[in-house]
Amino acid sequence: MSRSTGRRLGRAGIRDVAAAAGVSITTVSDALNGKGRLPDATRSHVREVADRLGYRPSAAARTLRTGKSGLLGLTVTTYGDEPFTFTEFAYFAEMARAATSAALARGYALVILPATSRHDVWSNVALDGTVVIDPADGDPVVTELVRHGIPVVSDGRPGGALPVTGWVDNDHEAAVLGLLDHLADAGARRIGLLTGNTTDTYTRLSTTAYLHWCERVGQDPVYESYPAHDPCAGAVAADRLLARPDRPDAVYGLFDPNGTDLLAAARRYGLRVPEDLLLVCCSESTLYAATEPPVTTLSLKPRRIGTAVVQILIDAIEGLDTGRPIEQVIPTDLIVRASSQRRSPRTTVSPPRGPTGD
Amino acid sequence: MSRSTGRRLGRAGIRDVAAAAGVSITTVSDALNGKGRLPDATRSHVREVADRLGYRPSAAARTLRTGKSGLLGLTVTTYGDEPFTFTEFAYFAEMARAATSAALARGYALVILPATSRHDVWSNVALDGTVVIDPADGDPVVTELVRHGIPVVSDGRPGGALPVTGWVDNDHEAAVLGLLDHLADAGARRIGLLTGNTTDTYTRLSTTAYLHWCERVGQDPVYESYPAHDPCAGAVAADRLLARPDRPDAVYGLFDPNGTDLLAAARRYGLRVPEDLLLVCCSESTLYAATEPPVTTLSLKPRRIGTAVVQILIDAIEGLDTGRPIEQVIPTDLIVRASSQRRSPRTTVSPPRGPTGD
DNA sequence: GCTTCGGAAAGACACGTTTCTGCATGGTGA
DNA sequence: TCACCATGCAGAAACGTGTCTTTCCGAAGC
Repeated sequence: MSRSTGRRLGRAGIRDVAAAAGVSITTVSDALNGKGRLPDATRSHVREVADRLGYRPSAAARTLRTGKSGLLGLTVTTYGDEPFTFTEFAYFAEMARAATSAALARGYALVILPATSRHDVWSNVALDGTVVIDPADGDPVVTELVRHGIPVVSDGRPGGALPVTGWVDNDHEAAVLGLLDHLADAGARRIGLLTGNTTDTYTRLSTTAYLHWCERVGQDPVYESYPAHDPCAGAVAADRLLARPDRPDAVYGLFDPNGTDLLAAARRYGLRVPEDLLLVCCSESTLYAATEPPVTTLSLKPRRIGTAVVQILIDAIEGLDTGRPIEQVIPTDLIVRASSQRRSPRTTVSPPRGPTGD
Repeated sequence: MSRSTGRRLGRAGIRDVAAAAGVSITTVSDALNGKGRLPDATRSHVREVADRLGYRPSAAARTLRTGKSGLLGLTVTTYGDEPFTFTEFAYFAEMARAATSAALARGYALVILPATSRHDVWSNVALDGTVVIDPADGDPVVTELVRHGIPVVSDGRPGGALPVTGWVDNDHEAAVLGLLDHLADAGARRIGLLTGNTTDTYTRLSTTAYLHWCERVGQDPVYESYPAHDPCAGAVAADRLLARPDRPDAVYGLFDPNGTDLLAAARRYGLRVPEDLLLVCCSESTLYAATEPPVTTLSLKPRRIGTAVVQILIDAIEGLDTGRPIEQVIPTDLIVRASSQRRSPRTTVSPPRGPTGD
């Protein structure tokens, strides 16, 4: 059987296009990729024939030949056994969405990969680079990746001297300090903290910033920590915090659900917000604009982070040395609502939520 | 220069392993993949050498040879220009998470792809199959995929005779009818609907079910429709609905943010929920358990849908004919809270939210 | 008139696997 | 002893591209 007829099953290959157009494989490749020196007549002719045959170049063959796959890994390594926690916190969803957008705009696609270094999945996909969200100290996945020469850019400062290509992060210390000052300005005398017991940099930096602030203003730290990946533990810890003899009159919750957890706990203890208890939590959810009362939130700007991470990563992959810094600090945004304002200017009517912007 | 020394740059290939272990390439491949007939001694020896060299098989080469990439596309084609709407609705985040989990458990990874058929991205990745969320009628992306012989399984019944491999969906008619009956049982005399003006099957089926119900019970339909992808339009439409002369005394909102939109609108008009206005919205967000009052939600069970979609797709890819049906209907779940109960049994204390389960 | 030069296209190889086929070898039954 | 089979392994052909090198041919330069 001849080659051209034998290839009838399956998609058309570059050979079929060459044969149909009456040119060589080289010419087809050059015509479609805009390389080589060909007259426009040949170029358009080849393109027309390729379109007619429904020709799609094999991504696998191209990857094998060029060494570039156009795929970026996306993984989050913290918070338990689940492969990722997209839904747990709106932060991840927002960040992943922005990262995907930015990648697509530059011709790359994102592959969602598990935190565990299950070889069969990680090695079954050719990656040009990887985005790692919140790597733990000395993360094995990251070290293995860089050992194989794959660029890695992390969301969150890498701990434990991880040799990543770059990172993007907020200034968590500054954010927490500013937020605590805001609460103190609103009249808080004893500020409590709801935090996590994991070792990621976000939790660690935020907690130490809180302790530093307490030391500076001479307040005894009042905090409860719990495993952040357990959906129930947050509610329990919130309750514990408000049940203490040295009950705080203001609380900052590090994680997204803490706001509702604390609101519920306050209701149980008959504490009015913000009269008896000031409240702030770190969240990207717009629903906190509609709670009763609306809760002041700290936004980490995940959209900007996701975009920046991908830009840095692709720049590194393509070897182009833009002026863009390899390490970027994104400012946070404190969205002040009724829950952290003693003399609340408006408690009855809240305007419909506007466009999120950014 | 000799081959083995020349390959020092870049990762070790299968040839290097073969040379180092003193066997042939075939033996290495067979040993690592558990194929062929080799004594255990050779097998373990080869594996040990491969580990020592840090050998990772090239995914591109394997894909080229076997025709299987282990990659599944994930795309959502509706709701505007943004490549996807992961964050807009918790539904997508949950569904994507479940799909990713299920895929990883079977050795596949998910690639997030845009709704537009931008060739450069779609054709740059070798897909074994694709999951499509909410395809529009006659979706060009889907038709092109199946034309190239790539299995497609959709979340949501495909409209316009799309030749997909299979689909998973809820019984939206039954869900809406049951929900409206629930509101009527709670004392609603005139039920309104907040819906979208897009053509996806979810919106269409839900809306027609509402109209059928109205016809059955002899109520004039009262509804407002708006572009669901616009974050502000929902709030505006909610306001419009409650401003009508034939103001409903109960409302069902088809989309996730409708609950808070309607709560805010009700507050503006001085309507008490549930006393003056019964409320239900379709959402997966647990935050509706903590609003004031808590809002009754209809869950579409995105976790189960995401899992089922991936199972069907991978079964089709691997050609194994399990007894699993190719078209599955997942039951919905009405989570009744205070907003839809006139004689509310508990309005003051709401227990801390439990594990989401499923 | 012969060489040179440059444009246009073809040939051939390499990317790194998987896998089909085939060659030894040693043991076994007739 | 010979045919036969199971075992253990090696050779080599694909898979479908991109790209380097080479060839061909007409026109211009000396």
